Amino acid sequence: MGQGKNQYQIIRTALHEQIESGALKPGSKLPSERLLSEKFSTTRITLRESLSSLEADGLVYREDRRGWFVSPERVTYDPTVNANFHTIVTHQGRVPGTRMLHADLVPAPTRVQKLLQIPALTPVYRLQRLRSVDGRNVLYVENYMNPAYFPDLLQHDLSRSLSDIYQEHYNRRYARVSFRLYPVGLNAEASSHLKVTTGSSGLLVERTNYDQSNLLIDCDFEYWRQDAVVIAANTTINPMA
Amino acid sequence: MGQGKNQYQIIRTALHEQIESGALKPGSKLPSERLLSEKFSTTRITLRESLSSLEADGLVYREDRRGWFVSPERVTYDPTVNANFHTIVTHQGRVPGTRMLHADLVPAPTRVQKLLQIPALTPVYRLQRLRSVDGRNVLYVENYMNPAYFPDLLQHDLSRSLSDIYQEHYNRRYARVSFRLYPVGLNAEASSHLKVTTGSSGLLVERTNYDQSNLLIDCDFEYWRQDAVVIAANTTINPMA
DNA sequence: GGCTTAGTATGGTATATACCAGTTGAGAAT
DNA sequence: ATTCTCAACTGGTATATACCATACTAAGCC
Repeated sequence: MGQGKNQYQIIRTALHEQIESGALKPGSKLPSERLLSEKFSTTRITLRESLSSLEADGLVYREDRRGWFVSPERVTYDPTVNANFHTIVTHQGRVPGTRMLHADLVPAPTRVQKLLQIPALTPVYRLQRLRSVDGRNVLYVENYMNPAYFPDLLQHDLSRSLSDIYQEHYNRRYARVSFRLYPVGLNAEASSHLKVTTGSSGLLVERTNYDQSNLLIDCDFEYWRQDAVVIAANTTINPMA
Repeated sequence: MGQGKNQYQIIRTALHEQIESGALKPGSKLPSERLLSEKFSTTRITLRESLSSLEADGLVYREDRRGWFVSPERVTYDPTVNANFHTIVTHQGRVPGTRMLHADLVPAPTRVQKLLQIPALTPVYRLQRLRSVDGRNVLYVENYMNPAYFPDLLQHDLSRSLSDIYQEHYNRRYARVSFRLYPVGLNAEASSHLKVTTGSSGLLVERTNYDQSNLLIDCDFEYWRQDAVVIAANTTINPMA
């Protein structure tokens, strides 16, 4: 079957080798689609097929109307480890960044209502944040907290680590987590923040978190750039529920 | 930004609604690309963009040269639960199937060598299996076992559950697992078995498994149809390593 | 310096068309 | 009834071309 028969696969392989060999360095920009298609004696459409294929494997990524780039190494993310984004990224020798976009109190969206097991239209705190690695936006997060457990949350300095605020002001810490992973096409909100084309593929990690008393305290939706992360975990095997 | 401005997004939305409303039932075949593009007064290329977008969200899937279909509900898969494929799928009211493709002894591929922490070219047992839900192939698995822990493995009836064989003949059971998740374009091997186009997106779950004595006994590579599964887990939060 | 503005380059979207390569089903041959 | 053959149909790949929307740049202005 198909390694090198079709033209777009031949081009794909050629670009792949350029990346592997290090001729194209992580983070560097590829030549323009028009120039590349000319070099490979093909059309932009076919060339874009090759690029999309590489994109699906996370080897290259694009920024809307800016160009194609070679993907940097992935960050490893373990949802079961009690460490914040900053700590995890720093430990991997990378430079993390966080930008608070918005914090408010809103009626719980349907999905949040279900996850937090609260009545319809219950107000919940919502935090929207954008996180980066080495200056590249890789993660858009929406956090929803049950205000019953976090009175006056918005009064605190939300630019700090959430888990620190939980610990200091409410004496709560994450003790158990339940998460689900969906490969998705990124929605308009996430893709605009991550500067990718609407609908380009990403990874949605949906978490519900419990504190030391097994109370369901919050949930979040993490929209990752598909090529920026590898989800990993290391746990004991459990008997079936 | 982009919900309904571009034509391919309008078409996407229209098809999406047809699926949501139940006019197009899970598993049913969509009209041909040519017919659909005519109905929406557009070209096949644009229509295929809409379909690819829906495919990225796992709402539709395609079978190579057979057509496009509405995706059935996803199966939930928890890598931390000690239950075999058959049990998990049955518990969700679905009908599982397994086909043994090949079983042999091969020199460990580089990745396997690394994961199992064995010297280069150590022979390992390899099992290739294809698994289905409700008659649809959703998972291609390659299993690699360290023969030091499973002498004469191939002598046993490998159509049975692996964990049963482990337990019965070797007194070993899974106690701990480490796994990593990669969204990937499916390789030629996996895609031909899953009847998808080479390079179409899938989910690779790479597991390394330890027994009750904490011995690294095997690893496997699970190539899932991207739209067929949702990875979920439920664990305690661990301190950072 | 800092701001505005127009031009250019880039990727994003779209049309029209053609041929290739498996799948399928109907009909012929047995 | 069973098998074989072949034509029709499906999605897969490819060419050629055009225009749109945004990002960037360099020139002009204050």
